[in-house]
Amino acid sequence: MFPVKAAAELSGLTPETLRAWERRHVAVVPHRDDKGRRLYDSAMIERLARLHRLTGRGHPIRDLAGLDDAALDRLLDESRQAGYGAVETLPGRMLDAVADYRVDEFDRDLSVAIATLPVPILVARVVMPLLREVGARWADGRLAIAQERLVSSLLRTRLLSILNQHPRERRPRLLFATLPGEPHELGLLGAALLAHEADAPVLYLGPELPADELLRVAARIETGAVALSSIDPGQARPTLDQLRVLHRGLSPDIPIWLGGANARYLAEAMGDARVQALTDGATLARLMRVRLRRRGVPR
Amino acid sequence: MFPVKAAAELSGLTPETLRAWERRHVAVVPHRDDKGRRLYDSAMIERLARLHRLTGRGHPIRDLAGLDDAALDRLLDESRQAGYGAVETLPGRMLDAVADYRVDEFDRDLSVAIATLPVPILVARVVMPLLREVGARWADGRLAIAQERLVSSLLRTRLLSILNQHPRERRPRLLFATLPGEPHELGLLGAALLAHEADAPVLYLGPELPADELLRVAARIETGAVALSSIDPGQARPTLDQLRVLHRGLSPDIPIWLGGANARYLAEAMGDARVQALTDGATLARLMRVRLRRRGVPR
Amino acid sequence: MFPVKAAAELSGLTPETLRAWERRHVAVVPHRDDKGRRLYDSAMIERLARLHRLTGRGHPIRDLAGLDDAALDRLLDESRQAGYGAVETLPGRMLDAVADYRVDEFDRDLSVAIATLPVPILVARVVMPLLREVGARWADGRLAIAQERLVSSLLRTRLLSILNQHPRERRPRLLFATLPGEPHELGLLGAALLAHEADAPVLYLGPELPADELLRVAARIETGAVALSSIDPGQARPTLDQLRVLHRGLSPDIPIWLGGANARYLAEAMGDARVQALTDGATLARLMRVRLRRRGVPR
DNA sequence: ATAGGTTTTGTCAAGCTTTTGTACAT
DNA sequence: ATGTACAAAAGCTTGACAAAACCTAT
Repeated sequence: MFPVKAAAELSGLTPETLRAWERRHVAVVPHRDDKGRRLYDSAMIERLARLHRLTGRGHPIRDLAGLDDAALDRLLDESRQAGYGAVETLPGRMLDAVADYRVDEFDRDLSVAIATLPVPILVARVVMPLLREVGARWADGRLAIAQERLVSSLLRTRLLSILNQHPRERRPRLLFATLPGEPHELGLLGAALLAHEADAPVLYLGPELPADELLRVAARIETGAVALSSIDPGQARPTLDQLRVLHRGLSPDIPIWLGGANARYLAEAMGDARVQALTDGATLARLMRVRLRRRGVPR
Repeated sequence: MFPVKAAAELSGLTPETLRAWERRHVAVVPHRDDKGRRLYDSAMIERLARLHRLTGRGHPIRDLAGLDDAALDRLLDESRQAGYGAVETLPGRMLDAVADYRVDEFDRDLSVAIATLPVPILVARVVMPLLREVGARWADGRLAIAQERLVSSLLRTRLLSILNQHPRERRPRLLFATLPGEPHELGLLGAALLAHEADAPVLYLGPELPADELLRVAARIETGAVALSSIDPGQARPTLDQLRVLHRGLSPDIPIWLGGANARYLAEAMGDARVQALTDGATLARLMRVRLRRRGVPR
Repeated sequence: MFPVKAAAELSGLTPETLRAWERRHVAVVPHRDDKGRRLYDSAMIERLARLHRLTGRGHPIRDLAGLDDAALDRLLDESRQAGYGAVETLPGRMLDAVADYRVDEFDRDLSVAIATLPVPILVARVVMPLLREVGARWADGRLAIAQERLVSSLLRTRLLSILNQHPRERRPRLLFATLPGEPHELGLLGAALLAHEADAPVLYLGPELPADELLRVAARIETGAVALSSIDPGQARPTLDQLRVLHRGLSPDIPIWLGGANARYLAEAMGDARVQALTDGATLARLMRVRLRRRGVPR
């Protein structure tokens, strides 16, 4: 037996709603204790939860109140069939949601996309268009900085949760990071996702990690390659310095992969075959195949 | 024996509340030391923690105070089943969540189940019911394609992390895969889990692997058996061709196990005792016992 | 053999306390050197450490002093098993996992904790201790920057996914952010979690948001309060400037709540009752109760 | 949704005792 | 290092109060 408050929490409604539904529609009539307080049993709670779901989908309570539990179940089954919108319209819809600070909606669409789409499609058709569109809307003032931050933060969160799903790994890992001065990490995340999808063991270290810290990690765990991203053109020179530190300290059989707008410049400045620029997803895929075949376990 | 302060911390309450409950409702009456100070034993602490959980869920202390420990446990169980928790209701709840595209909820429930339940229970009470129900709902159209994908994708990532926990293995492995044209892998995953649970060394290769690729893997690592799943009736013929390739190339002492709706048809068409149809979990278990006894080393 | 000072440091106590315990309760009686100075052996240090932990958990030293080492161990065990005692070891275990880059293990423990513990307990006994311990280990070099980043990132991901669960809201929201120059957001996240738990509608905007951007957000959606966090002592002055901008631009009926190490200083410097320092979770809870009652619409 | 009325509940204070950590003087 | 001193902390009981959780009725 549950008092109103407990019943409300379990069914996701409020005590006020419970009383109102009882009085107006006789939807669920609880027992009473000796002091007149409502007491709900588990069957009633089940019924309330169902009613909650159905009202949430747009059915008015007045229509539902008269139905018995079997009829409610039938109704739930029917409304389960509703489909889901096309992928193409997704980024637009998601940004509209953010414009009104409807964070939960954005997040829901994103989780669904992550779960349903193969990673390459996800990156190409949702994540990248989203980033482009954010840039465009930000440039013409339709999107505030706060909103841009929200988008990055949500993207980051969700995409990272994919990367962190990998089980314990004994194979040498690919380290992903940006060097100090480069805060933009979404491109890096995209690359890490592609690597993860190709079944490479990824350790994602995030933005602005000093070169010596990277070396400490590489010394501590077996490392297959180090992948860096550099976009900000103003940071190309200091990044180069850090890159040299990394290059000097890193065991010579570990390649360094560079992505982002500065990649080509940095790779040429370093002038060592060990340091390669990744201009697109295909290059990354090719590099990884070599890596994984050489040292990895056959998939 | 614990003084008030310790008791309060352990149960998540405050000393004041403890004293008030004792004074007003005789909820928990501690022993006293010679100077009149309260002393709680561990049973009392347990009781306090239970009371804390239940008051947190909306039950007034006045109603709880009179109940004995068993009654409190019953109430906790009830409230767990009504809204949240109970293993039996989990698959149903999780599918409802998917039906509403509440991906997070599904994923959270799954992670918790994986982390808290022993693998056999997890497989028998959560994963398998889930797969059965997905199949049923999908077959009669209650589950949209997008939703079926959702479930597959989420299950896949989480369950694979269980399968990949057997890292270094010297015993011959059981390879799990589907042949090209057969994208449905959930049944296969279930079988792989059962094998894993029976302590067989599993190598899960995933869906749509060409026969010659399978042969390459089998040539590369010691293989105990190859388990395939085929469900789509339209793919039975091309699958048969691939199966013949596999059968021809595979060392004759490695059996081929077939699961899914097409299993019986394919096994008969092959007409070789080495190729067997697994019609249910029990058959798989039996086959594996034979396998493991014959070649395996007990862990 | 260790002199008092060393013994005190190793056991986390002070020399005065050691002497007091010896004099008053004969808790630990050290050997003496030829000059009469105290000398503790390792068994004594062990015992002192145990005593320290137990007094920290609410046991008075007077009761502990008489017990032998085995009895102390039993008591420690008991308190680890009773109630929420077990969670206390969790943060340590989780950080050990990170030290070996066992990311998945950290993440799994965290998910389980999130799913099984009441939010206040989760924040007070897991999240906050984790942050403290990260700080401590980072300070003495046991934790590399890369590892500190990993912890933040994982915590952030999981905790944000709780915050984003709320459904559509019509009530004025509480905005959570840090001002530019303050990258640490985990304390802020903890506060946001507590607010969310108290059923307040939270909009989490993340770190380093300029004051004018915050004003744009506050102008766009109905805002119940603005919660900021400032920790870095070097940033107290520039933060104050930003805070003034915010204070000037914000509608006068919207309070500003400050958390973190600089909170008190900033609140005093502003000298307006509208700007309040939140020194702990309890203050936050109280402020929110007032807020929600005055302007909020019950769900 | 709000208003008005009742009961329950967590918390705080006052007044008192005991214990404990630290500070000071020897 | 020892012994004394003292203020803060923690314990107990009784009493009180404001918030919360209920209810009904408008």
